Amino acid sequence: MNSKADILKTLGDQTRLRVVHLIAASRKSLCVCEIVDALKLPQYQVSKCLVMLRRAGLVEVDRNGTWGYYHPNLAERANVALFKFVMEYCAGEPFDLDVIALEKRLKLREKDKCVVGFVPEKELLKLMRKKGVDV
Amino acid sequence: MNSKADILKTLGDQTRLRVVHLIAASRKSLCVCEIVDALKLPQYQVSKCLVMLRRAGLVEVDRNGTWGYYHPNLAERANVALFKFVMEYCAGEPFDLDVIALEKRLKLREKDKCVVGFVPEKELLKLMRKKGVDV
DNA sequence: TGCTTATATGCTCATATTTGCATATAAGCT
DNA sequence: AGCTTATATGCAAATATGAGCATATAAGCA
Repeated sequence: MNSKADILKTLGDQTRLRVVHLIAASRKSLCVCEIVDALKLPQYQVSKCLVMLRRAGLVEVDRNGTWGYYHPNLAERANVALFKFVMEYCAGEPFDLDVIALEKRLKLREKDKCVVGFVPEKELLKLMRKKGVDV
Repeated sequence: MNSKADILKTLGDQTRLRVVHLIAASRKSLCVCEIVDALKLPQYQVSKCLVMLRRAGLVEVDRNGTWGYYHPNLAERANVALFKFVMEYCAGEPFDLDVIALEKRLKLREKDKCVVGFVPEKELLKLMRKKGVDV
């Protein structure tokens, strides 16, 4: 079982806090590659964060083939207050910039599903134009 | 400066979380020995926790001779939400038991000031009777 | 001055955590 | 079957942390 202190410890790391905040802030389940692109972090770092967040009971994953969609675990009742707090406490930089980057990246979705993998920032604009999405 | 993640990391330890919760839950500034007695922890552990909590900007101390009285640092605006969350999140054991033990211990105060030092649990009841405090 | 008491701190060891890289897994596609 | 892609994981080195104990500081008081 995870003690409250252990859960807070899981939040007590810049990378994990950014990931958890992004997942909490987004109203959608997020694909790993979307998180990677929004946070501009190495894929393995995000993946490891997600494992820890899952073990801490903070997020859950829906798997769809090799793709994984992460969302807050609100079945755990105590998490409701926790995510509310995280959202409030993490207002401001750099967390809000992450959300902005995510929103941009989410425009590449089709039928609200992620259809591209890792997209380096340089190519993001190109891809968006190609898709006819407003930048 | 303390990042939000660093502050959460400071909370991410059972001992520190108990200390911070006790200070947040109490409506008074707490003397170190009162915290030690309520939590039944070694004095050096509590002292070290308090240093860390102070460095994290979570608590402040008023010193009165050798005695130190700790209280939440609410001057830091973000802490208001944080303490509110901690109180809500830490409802239940063992945190509420700590508060009960503290309330008992606070009955030894005179004019709302701590007047005794470390009191091992066995002697607490004896002292209370001697003082004519209702147990 | 010297004793007691409240609190803080230095030190050491065991253990945990972080970071980065390379690689594994496993699904979809040709 | 073989290639590509999305995601996860194992490992090793560097670093950080927590527990415990002894001791320091510094104030009040005999």
